[in-house]
Amino acid sequence: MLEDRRLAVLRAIVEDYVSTHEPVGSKALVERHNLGVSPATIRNDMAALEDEGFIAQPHTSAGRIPTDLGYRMFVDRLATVKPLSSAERRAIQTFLEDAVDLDDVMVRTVRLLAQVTQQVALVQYPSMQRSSVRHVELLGLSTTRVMLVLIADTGRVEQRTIELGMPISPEMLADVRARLMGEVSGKSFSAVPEAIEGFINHFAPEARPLVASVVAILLDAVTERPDERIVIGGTSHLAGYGDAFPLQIRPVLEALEEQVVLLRLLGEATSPDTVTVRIGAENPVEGLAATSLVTTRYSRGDQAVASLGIVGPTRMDYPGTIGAVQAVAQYVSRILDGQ
Amino acid sequence: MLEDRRLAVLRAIVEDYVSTHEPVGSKALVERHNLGVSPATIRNDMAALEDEGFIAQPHTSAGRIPTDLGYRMFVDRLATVKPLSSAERRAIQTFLEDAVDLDDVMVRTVRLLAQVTQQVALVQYPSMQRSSVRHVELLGLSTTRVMLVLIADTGRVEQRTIELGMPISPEMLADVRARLMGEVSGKSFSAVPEAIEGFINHFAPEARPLVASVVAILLDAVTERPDERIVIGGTSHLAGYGDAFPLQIRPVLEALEEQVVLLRLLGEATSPDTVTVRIGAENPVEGLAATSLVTTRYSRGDQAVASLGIVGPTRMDYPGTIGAVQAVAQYVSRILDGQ
DNA sequence: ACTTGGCACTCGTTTGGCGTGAGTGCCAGC
DNA sequence: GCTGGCACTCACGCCAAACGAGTGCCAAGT
Repeated sequence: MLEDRRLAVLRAIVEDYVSTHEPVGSKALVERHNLGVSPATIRNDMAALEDEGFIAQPHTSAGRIPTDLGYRMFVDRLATVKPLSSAERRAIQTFLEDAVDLDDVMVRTVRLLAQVTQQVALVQYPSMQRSSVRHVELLGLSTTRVMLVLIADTGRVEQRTIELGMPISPEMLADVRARLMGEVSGKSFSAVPEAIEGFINHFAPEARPLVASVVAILLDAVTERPDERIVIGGTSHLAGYGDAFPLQIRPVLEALEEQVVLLRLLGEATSPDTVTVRIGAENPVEGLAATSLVTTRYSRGDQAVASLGIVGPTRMDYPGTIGAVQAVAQYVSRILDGQ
Repeated sequence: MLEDRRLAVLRAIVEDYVSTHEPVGSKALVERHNLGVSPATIRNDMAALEDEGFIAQPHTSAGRIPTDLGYRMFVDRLATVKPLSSAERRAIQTFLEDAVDLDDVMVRTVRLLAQVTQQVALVQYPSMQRSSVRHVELLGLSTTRVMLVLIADTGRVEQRTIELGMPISPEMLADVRARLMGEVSGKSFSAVPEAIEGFINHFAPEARPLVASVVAILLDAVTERPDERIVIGGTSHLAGYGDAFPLQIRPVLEALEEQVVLLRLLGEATSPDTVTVRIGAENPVEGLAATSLVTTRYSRGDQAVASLGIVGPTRMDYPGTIGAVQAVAQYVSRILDGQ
């Protein structure tokens, strides 16, 4: 089939370009892949592929390189996910199992992902919105200052200090703490605001200002910046793409420092079992126009809690990367379940 | 004085090179600084400075650039710390005051430092070793699993889950918690191991395995990886040093990913009121041989708790950077005191 | 209707030579 | 000890030529 061969040519171009980082010409193509036809034929196909926008030539007398659209086609129709070797899987599992707490899981995951994919890795902390309250603690720091500690079932901990402006007795503190615990324990974070509506009415009028402060901080903690943390790793992989690097690192590094931007990017990966691939300019962030994102969600139990993924140059090994991201997400989910 | 002028020349060379990033010649030097002598005289001085190892020429027909030794001399004897403008100081203060918790303080500090110095900023979390226990909490997650939460007076929180292997009653848990609290509350972390030595003997023999598990985890939390966290920011500043960049970013990014290495570097900054400057190859880490580190300690109360600083190319504005690092450390200390 | 070999053409890259100028080192004179 | 003068050195920029990888197109073959 004509169509079939054309796609085979596109696949060959993508694979060659990804491994050599150099524009690939018709002759090299027939030599490295047994396509069974002559360079001239390939040239015709290439011309057609170029017309359709899948490949382009950097200058007249050079070979072709895939366009964003070409990679898109490759990912959607030509690539088959490359699963990790069992040795790799084992290594991942044991490495993650040694984590002592949530922070440690996050740090280990990001390292792992960066190491396996040889790209910059991003891991989002489990969302507070989708998790529920495991424990609320109120600690008196002094007579007028209190610390609120909020522990989610994902293991995430939030803390806030509260300046009350007036003294509070230990008994009072214990009382507030106990009742608060009764109201919100086990509730999902998003349900907390509703749960503590009217909470202050249970207290004597003179105590209400105190309680109001506490409630305000609690609300702040559950709603204000619920997903804010992202761990990044493997940034050094940005530097070494070939000797000359068409990939400008500056804008990428800048984008990576914008937590808000990253959160939006990670947030857009939707279904938990699918890996989302965003290629080059498909990407809404300017600084990342020359990079691709491979992201997916991980879960705890049957709840998708947050996303993780990698960012790298558009010319990356998609099959391998997708496989790795998928596998890591799987293992993280498993580990979180166990905790 | 001959000696005096030579040093003035060195200072001028450093200043010019830092601002232009180009080798500076004798003629340009007399034009930009009013040294009151002719280029030929400067040339003699330069030759002498070169003999002494303070400056070097990249190639025969070029101007001079300072060597590491030259910068060293500049920093030690020629530079006067450039204090921040009062507007800057105010901005720092208000920005830090808005922090809601320790994590937030760290993140804000690192951003601030990166922004003010236009370099890569490093901030170490307050050391657990030097801080003391504000609170210990034991939460039953299930009948056989417990979470230990440890809160330091610096605001830092450590958490660990414990698989007991046998069920524990809520009363028992509360009892252990209360007694533990009695033993370690207010103690410095380094004193905790001693304080809970023999702790399990206060319990009935059949309860001891449970208590032993808890104690083991607590010991692990206070001793195991006490200073492990460092926040990094402003890495994008690495990219844009001039158009052509003699500074290889790859090794720097790699070094920045090695927490252990960074901790060693930050740890070596000694006294709290001094800013330590390590220039180029003085630096024990290979990847950072082309960079300088400007670090200092910050404190909480009168206790130095951790370090912060920046890393940038050897050709940096030392007076300004030193001033900024010093000021930020001061303000962080002040904020921590208030919490 | 495809495929193929041939061939002219394009254009980025490399190579080598040359001129320019910034900057130096040295020296003789003040 | 400072200064002006002078010869010398090289990195850099420029230009032209040679090179060659790769293309597009065409006419012939299957």
